[in-house]
Amino acid sequence: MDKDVAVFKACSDATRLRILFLLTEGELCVCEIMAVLDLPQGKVSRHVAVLKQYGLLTDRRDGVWIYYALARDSSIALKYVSVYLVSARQVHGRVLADLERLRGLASQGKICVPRPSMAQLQVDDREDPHVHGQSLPVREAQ
Amino acid sequence: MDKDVAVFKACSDATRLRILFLLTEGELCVCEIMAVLDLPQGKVSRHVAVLKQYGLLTDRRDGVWIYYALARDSSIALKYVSVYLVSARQVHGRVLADLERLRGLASQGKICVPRPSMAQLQVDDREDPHVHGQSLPVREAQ
DNA sequence: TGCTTATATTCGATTATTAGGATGTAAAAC
DNA sequence: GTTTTACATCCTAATAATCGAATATAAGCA
Repeated sequence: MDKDVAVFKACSDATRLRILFLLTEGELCVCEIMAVLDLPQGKVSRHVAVLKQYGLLTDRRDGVWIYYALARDSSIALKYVSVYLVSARQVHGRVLADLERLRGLASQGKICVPRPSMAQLQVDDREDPHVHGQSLPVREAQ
Repeated sequence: MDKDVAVFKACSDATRLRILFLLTEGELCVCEIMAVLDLPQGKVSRHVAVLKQYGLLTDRRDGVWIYYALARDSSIALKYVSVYLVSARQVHGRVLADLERLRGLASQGKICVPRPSMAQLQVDDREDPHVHGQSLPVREAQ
Protein backbone atom coordinates (compact mmCIF):
# COMPACT_ATOMS: atom_id res chain seq x y z
CA MET A 1 0.00 0.00 0.00
CA ASP A 2 2.89 2.33 0.72
CA LYS A 3 3.95 1.96 -2.86
CA ASP A 4 0.56 3.18 -3.97
CA VAL A 5 0.80 6.11 -1.61
CA ALA A 6 4.14 6.95 -3.20
CA VAL A 7 2.58 6.83 -6.66
CA PHE A 8 -0.14 9.23 -5.65
CA LYS A 9 2.40 11.49 -3.99
CA ALA A 10 4.36 11.52 -7.20
CA CYS A 11 1.23 12.63 -9.05
CA SER A 12 0.31 15.28 -6.54
CA ASP A 13 2.31 18.03 -8.17
CA ALA A 14 1.22 19.90 -11.28
CA THR A 15 4.66 19.90 -12.88
CA ARG A 16 5.12 16.20 -12.40
CA LEU A 17 1.68 15.47 -13.72
CA ARG A 18 2.42 17.51 -16.83
CA ILE A 19 5.60 15.51 -17.31
CA LEU A 20 3.69 12.28 -16.95
CA PHE A 21 1.15 13.42 -19.53
CA LEU A 22 3.97 14.26 -21.92
CA LEU A 23 5.48 10.84 -21.47
CA THR A 24 2.29 9.16 -22.61
CA GLU A 25 3.55 10.15 -26.06
CA GLY A 26 6.67 8.08 -25.57
CA GLU A 27 10.03 8.44 -23.95
CA LEU A 28 11.61 11.85 -23.68
CA CYS A 29 14.84 13.27 -22.36
CA VAL A 30 15.11 16.12 -19.90
CA CYS A 31 15.98 18.71 -22.50
CA GLU A 32 12.86 17.84 -24.46
CA ILE A 33 10.68 18.21 -21.39
CA MET A 34 12.38 21.50 -20.63
CA ALA A 35 11.68 22.79 -24.12
CA VAL A 36 8.06 21.74 -24.20
CA LEU A 37 7.07 22.87 -20.73
CA ASP A 38 9.41 25.86 -20.72
CA LEU A 39 10.88 25.01 -17.36
CA PRO A 40 14.42 25.36 -15.99
CA GLN A 41 16.65 22.33 -16.19
CA GLY A 42 17.08 21.90 -12.47
CA LYS A 43 13.37 21.81 -11.92
CA VAL A 44 12.71 19.21 -14.59
CA SER A 45 15.60 17.09 -13.44
CA ARG A 46 14.46 17.19 -9.86
CA HIS A 47 10.89 16.25 -10.65
CA VAL A 48 11.94 13.50 -12.97
CA ALA A 49 14.12 12.14 -10.21
CA VAL A 50 11.13 12.07 -7.88
CA LEU A 51 9.04 10.24 -10.44
CA LYS A 52 11.78 7.71 -10.96
CA GLN A 53 12.36 7.30 -7.25
CA TYR A 54 8.70 6.49 -6.73
CA GLY A 55 8.79 3.96 -9.51
CA LEU A 56 6.79 5.80 -12.14
CA LEU A 57 9.60 6.15 -14.64
CA THR A 58 12.32 4.07 -16.11
CA ASP A 59 15.43 5.58 -17.60
CA ARG A 60 17.80 4.61 -20.35
CA ARG A 61 20.99 6.35 -21.22
CA ASP A 62 21.92 6.94 -24.82
CA GLY A 63 25.14 8.86 -24.97
CA VAL A 64 24.64 12.21 -23.35
CA TRP A 65 20.90 11.86 -23.17
CA ILE A 66 18.88 9.99 -20.64
CA TYR A 67 15.47 8.97 -21.85
CA TYR A 68 12.66 8.65 -19.40
CA ALA A 69 9.59 6.57 -20.02
CA LEU A 70 6.52 5.62 -18.06
CA ALA A 71 7.13 2.50 -16.04
CA ARG A 72 4.55 -0.24 -16.15
CA ASP A 73 3.19 -2.49 -13.47
CA SER A 74 5.50 -1.30 -10.75
CA SER A 75 2.46 -1.02 -8.50
CA ILE A 76 -1.29 -1.37 -8.60
CA ALA A 77 -1.86 2.35 -8.37
CA LEU A 78 0.45 3.01 -11.28
CA LYS A 79 -1.62 0.77 -13.48
CA TYR A 80 -4.69 2.89 -12.87
CA VAL A 81 -2.75 6.14 -13.08
CA SER A 82 -1.51 5.08 -16.51
CA VAL A 83 -5.05 4.52 -17.68
CA TYR A 84 -6.01 7.86 -16.23
CA LEU A 85 -3.20 9.59 -18.07
CA VAL A 86 -4.15 8.36 -21.51
CA SER A 87 -7.78 9.21 -20.90
CA ALA A 88 -7.42 12.59 -19.25
CA ARG A 89 -4.88 13.97 -21.65
CA GLN A 90 -7.61 14.44 -24.23
CA VAL A 91 -9.61 16.53 -21.81
CA HIS A 92 -7.40 19.00 -19.98
CA GLY A 93 -6.69 22.15 -21.92
CA ARG A 94 -3.25 22.63 -20.50
CA VAL A 95 -2.27 19.08 -21.33
CA LEU A 96 -3.60 19.41 -24.87
CA ALA A 97 -1.51 22.55 -25.27
CA ASP A 98 1.58 20.79 -23.94
CA LEU A 99 1.11 17.87 -26.29
CA GLU A 100 0.53 20.18 -29.25
CA ARG A 101 3.71 21.99 -28.41
CA LEU A 102 5.58 18.73 -28.14
CA ARG A 103 4.47 17.72 -31.60
CA GLY A 104 5.16 21.17 -32.97
CA LEU A 105 8.68 21.33 -31.66
CA ALA A 106 9.31 17.78 -32.73
CA SER A 107 8.14 18.37 -36.27
CA GLN A 108 10.33 21.45 -36.49
CA GLY A 109 13.23 19.26 -35.48
CA LYS A 110 13.94 21.58 -32.60
CA ILE A 111 13.87 18.71 -30.22
CA CYS A 112 14.24 15.01 -30.67
CA VAL A 113 11.40 13.18 -32.28
CA PRO A 114 9.42 11.30 -29.73
CA ARG A 115 10.04 7.66 -29.79
CA PRO A 116 7.43 4.91 -29.77
CA SER A 117 4.34 6.01 -28.15
CA MET A 118 1.93 4.91 -25.50
CA ALA A 119 -0.70 6.70 -27.51
CA GLN A 120 -2.21 3.47 -28.63
CA LEU A 121 -2.53 2.21 -25.08
CA GLN A 122 -6.15 1.33 -24.64
CA VAL A 123 -8.24 2.02 -21.60
CA ASP A 124 -8.68 -1.71 -21.21
CA ASP A 125 -4.95 -1.89 -20.57
CA ARG A 126 -3.62 -4.50 -22.89
CA GLU A 127 -1.21 -7.07 -21.68
CA ASP A 128 1.81 -6.62 -23.87
CA PRO A 129 3.12 -3.15 -23.27
CA HIS A 130 5.36 -1.33 -25.62
CA VAL A 131 8.96 -1.12 -24.67
CA HIS A 132 10.24 2.31 -25.43
CA GLY A 133 13.35 3.29 -27.15
CA GLN A 134 14.32 0.01 -28.64
CA SER A 135 14.68 -0.87 -32.28
CA LEU A 136 14.22 2.76 -33.03
CA PRO A 137 16.10 5.30 -35.04
CA VAL A 138 18.77 6.37 -32.66
CA ARG A 139 19.41 10.05 -32.74
CA GLU A 140 22.94 10.98 -33.53
CA ALA A 141 25.01 13.19 -31.32
CA GLN A 142 25.09 16.75 -32.56
CA MET B 1 -5.95 19.56 -14.11
CA ASP B 2 -5.49 21.21 -10.74
CA LYS B 3 -8.48 19.31 -9.50
CA ASP B 4 -6.79 16.07 -10.47
CA VAL B 5 -3.63 17.15 -8.69
CA ALA B 6 -5.74 17.76 -5.60
CA VAL B 7 -7.23 14.28 -5.85
CA PHE B 8 -3.80 12.70 -6.01
CA LYS B 9 -2.61 14.86 -3.15
CA ALA B 10 -5.57 13.65 -1.13
CA CYS B 11 -4.53 10.06 -1.82
CA SER B 12 -0.87 10.62 -1.03
CA ASP B 13 -1.18 9.86 2.65
CA ALA B 14 -1.46 6.37 4.09
CA THR B 15 -4.11 7.28 6.65
CA ARG B 16 -6.31 8.97 4.08
CA LEU B 17 -5.92 6.08 1.68
CA ARG B 18 -6.98 3.66 4.40
CA ILE B 19 -10.05 5.80 5.03
CA LEU B 20 -10.88 5.80 1.34
CA PHE B 21 -10.57 2.03 1.21
CA LEU B 22 -12.93 1.73 4.17
CA LEU B 23 -15.45 3.95 2.47
CA THR B 24 -15.66 1.62 -0.51
CA GLU B 25 -17.81 -0.45 1.84
CA GLY B 26 -20.29 2.39 2.15
CA GLU B 27 -20.68 5.55 4.15
CA LEU B 28 -19.18 5.77 7.60
CA CYS B 29 -19.05 8.32 10.36
CA VAL B 30 -15.88 9.48 12.08
CA CYS B 31 -16.36 7.35 15.15
CA GLU B 32 -16.59 4.26 13.00
CA ILE B 33 -13.41 5.11 11.17
CA MET B 34 -11.72 5.80 14.51
CA ALA B 35 -12.80 2.44 15.84
CA VAL B 36 -11.72 0.44 12.82
CA LEU B 37 -8.39 2.12 12.20
CA ASP B 38 -7.67 2.70 15.88
CA LEU B 39 -6.80 6.34 15.41
CA PRO B 40 -7.44 9.41 17.57
CA GLN B 41 -10.51 11.47 16.77
CA GLY B 42 -8.67 14.62 15.81
CA LYS B 43 -6.56 12.79 13.29
CA VAL B 44 -9.49 11.12 11.59
CA SER B 45 -11.47 14.33 11.56
CA ARG B 46 -8.61 16.27 10.06
CA HIS B 47 -7.95 13.76 7.30
CA VAL B 48 -11.61 13.45 6.50
CA ALA B 49 -11.75 17.22 6.20
CA VAL B 50 -8.89 17.13 3.71
CA LEU B 51 -10.61 14.46 1.66
CA LYS B 52 -13.79 16.47 1.63
CA GLN B 53 -12.00 19.69 0.80
CA TYR B 54 -10.41 18.06 -2.21
CA GLY B 55 -13.75 16.77 -3.39
CA LEU B 56 -13.32 13.07 -2.64
CA LEU B 57 -16.02 12.83 -0.02
CA THR B 58 -19.54 14.00 0.51
CA ASP B 59 -21.05 14.35 3.95
CA ARG B 60 -24.50 14.03 5.37
CA ARG B 61 -25.53 14.81 8.89
CA ASP B 62 -27.91 12.53 10.74
CA GLY B 63 -28.39 13.84 14.24
CA VAL B 64 -25.07 13.75 16.00
CA TRP B 65 -23.39 11.74 13.33
CA ILE B 66 -21.95 12.93 10.09
CA TYR B 67 -21.68 10.26 7.47
CA TYR B 68 -18.95 10.46 4.88
CA ALA B 69 -19.14 8.73 1.55
CA LEU B 70 -17.00 8.59 -1.54
CA ALA B 71 -17.94 11.33 -3.96
CA ARG B 72 -18.41 10.43 -7.57
CA ASP B 73 -17.47 12.23 -10.75
CA SER B 74 -16.16 15.32 -9.05
CA SER B 75 -13.10 15.04 -11.31
CA ILE B 76 -11.56 12.77 -13.89
CA ALA B 77 -8.88 11.57 -11.55
CA LEU B 78 -11.42 10.63 -8.91
CA LYS B 79 -13.17 8.37 -11.36
CA TYR B 80 -10.00 6.36 -11.84
CA VAL B 81 -9.09 6.46 -8.18
CA SER B 82 -12.49 4.97 -7.37
CA VAL B 83 -11.87 2.11 -9.73
CA TYR B 84 -8.44 1.67 -8.20
CA LEU B 85 -9.92 1.53 -4.71
CA VAL B 86 -12.36 -1.25 -5.40
CA SER B 87 -9.69 -3.26 -7.20
CA ALA B 88 -6.77 -2.76 -4.87
CA ARG B 89 -8.67 -3.37 -1.69
CA GLN B 90 -8.67 -7.08 -2.45
CA VAL B 91 -4.91 -7.08 -2.72
CA HIS B 92 -3.32 -5.08 0.06
CA GLY B 93 -2.96 -6.97 3.29
CA ARG B 94 -3.41 -3.96 5.48
CA VAL B 95 -6.58 -2.99 3.68
CA LEU B 96 -7.95 -6.50 3.92
CA ALA B 97 -7.30 -6.40 7.65
CA ASP B 98 -9.03 -3.05 7.98
CA LEU B 99 -12.06 -4.27 6.08
CA GLU B 100 -12.22 -7.44 8.15
CA ARG B 101 -12.11 -5.40 11.28
CA LEU B 102 -14.85 -3.14 9.98
CA ARG B 103 -17.10 -6.12 9.36
CA GLY B 104 -16.17 -7.67 12.65
CA LEU B 105 -16.96 -4.62 14.70
CA ALA B 106 -20.12 -4.02 12.72
CA SER B 107 -21.38 -7.54 13.26
CA GLN B 108 -20.70 -7.24 16.98
CA GLY B 109 -22.82 -4.12 16.95
CA LYS B 110 -19.94 -2.20 18.42
CA ILE B 111 -20.15 0.35 15.69
CA CYS B 112 -22.86 1.32 13.29
CA VAL B 113 -23.69 -1.11 10.54
CA PRO B 114 -22.22 0.07 7.29
CA ARG B 115 -24.78 1.48 4.93
CA PRO B 116 -25.15 0.76 1.23
CA SER B 117 -22.01 -0.26 -0.28
CA MET B 118 -19.84 0.51 -3.23
CA ALA B 119 -18.80 -3.10 -3.12
CA GLN B 120 -20.71 -3.91 -6.24
CA LEU B 121 -19.00 -1.18 -8.22
CA GLN B 122 -17.48 -2.86 -11.21
CA VAL B 123 -14.09 -2.16 -12.63
CA ASP B 124 -15.73 -1.16 -15.89
CA ASP B 125 -17.34 1.69 -13.95
CA ARG B 126 -20.97 1.50 -14.71
CA GLU B 127 -22.90 4.62 -15.50
CA ASP B 128 -25.51 4.78 -12.80
CA PRO B 129 -23.69 5.15 -9.51
CA HIS B 130 -25.16 4.32 -6.17
CA VAL B 131 -26.18 7.19 -4.01
CA HIS B 132 -25.16 6.48 -0.46
CA GLY B 133 -27.12 6.92 2.63
CA GLN B 134 -30.54 7.34 1.22
CA SER B 135 -33.58 5.17 1.72
CA LEU B 136 -31.68 3.33 4.37
CA PRO B 137 -32.44 2.18 7.87
CA VAL B 138 -31.57 5.18 9.94
CA ARG B 139 -29.73 4.31 13.07
CA GLU B 140 -31.38 5.46 16.23
CA ALA B 141 -29.68 7.60 18.78
CA GLN B 142 -28.33 5.59 21.65
C1' DT C 1 44.33 16.79 -22.62
C1' DG C 2 40.48 20.44 -22.41
C1' DC C 3 35.82 22.01 -23.95
C1' DT C 4 30.95 21.55 -24.53
C1' DT C 5 26.50 19.60 -23.73
C1' DA C 6 23.11 17.08 -20.95
C1' DT C 7 21.86 15.94 -16.68
C1' DA C 8 22.31 15.46 -11.62
C1' DT C 9 22.89 17.27 -7.17
C1' DT C 10 23.63 20.49 -3.48
C1' DC C 11 22.61 24.72 -0.85
C1' DG C 12 19.70 27.79 1.62
C1' DA C 13 15.27 29.87 2.05
C1' DT C 14 10.45 29.42 1.88
C1' DT C 15 6.33 27.15 2.23
C1' DA C 16 3.34 23.10 3.10
C1' DT C 17 2.05 19.00 5.65
C1' DT C 18 1.45 16.37 9.67
C1' DA C 19 0.83 15.33 14.39
C1' DG C 20 -0.65 15.58 19.38
C1' DG C 21 -3.18 17.92 22.47
C1' DA C 22 -6.43 21.19 23.85
C1' DT C 23 -10.41 23.68 23.02
C1' DG C 24 -14.79 24.84 20.49
C1' DT C 25 -19.36 23.58 18.64
C1' DA C 26 -23.61 21.36 17.62
C1' DA C 27 -27.10 18.05 18.50
C1' DA C 28 -29.46 15.10 21.56
C1' DA C 29 -30.77 13.48 26.18
C1' DC C 30 -31.99 14.69 30.68
C1' DG D 1 -31.00 25.05 31.75
C1' DT D 2 -26.85 20.93 32.20
C1' DT D 3 -24.57 17.01 30.56
C1' DT D 4 -23.07 13.93 27.13
C1' DT D 5 -21.73 12.53 22.62
C1' DA D 6 -19.78 13.30 18.00
C1' DC D 7 -17.19 16.03 15.53
C1' DA D 8 -14.49 20.26 14.15
C1' DT D 9 -10.88 23.41 14.77
C1' DC D 10 -7.01 25.76 16.76
C1' DC D 11 -2.17 25.92 18.41
C1' DT D 12 2.51 24.71 18.25
C1' DA D 13 6.30 21.85 17.02
C1' DA D 14 8.36 18.85 13.78
C1' DT D 15 9.01 17.27 9.40
C1' DA D 16 8.80 17.36 4.44
C1' DA D 17 8.37 19.56 -0.20
C1' DT D 18 9.55 23.02 -3.34
C1' DC D 19 12.18 26.48 -5.44
C1' DG D 20 16.06 29.29 -7.75
C1' DA D 21 20.68 29.42 -8.12
C1' DA D 22 24.91 27.49 -8.10
C1' DT D 23 27.87 23.63 -8.53
C1' DA D 24 29.09 18.75 -9.80
C1' DT D 25 29.26 14.80 -12.89
C1' DA D 26 29.45 12.29 -17.08
C1' DA D 27 29.69 11.60 -21.98
C1' DG D 28 31.28 12.94 -26.39
C1' DC D 29 34.22 15.69 -29.32
C1' DA D 30 38.40 18.52 -30.68
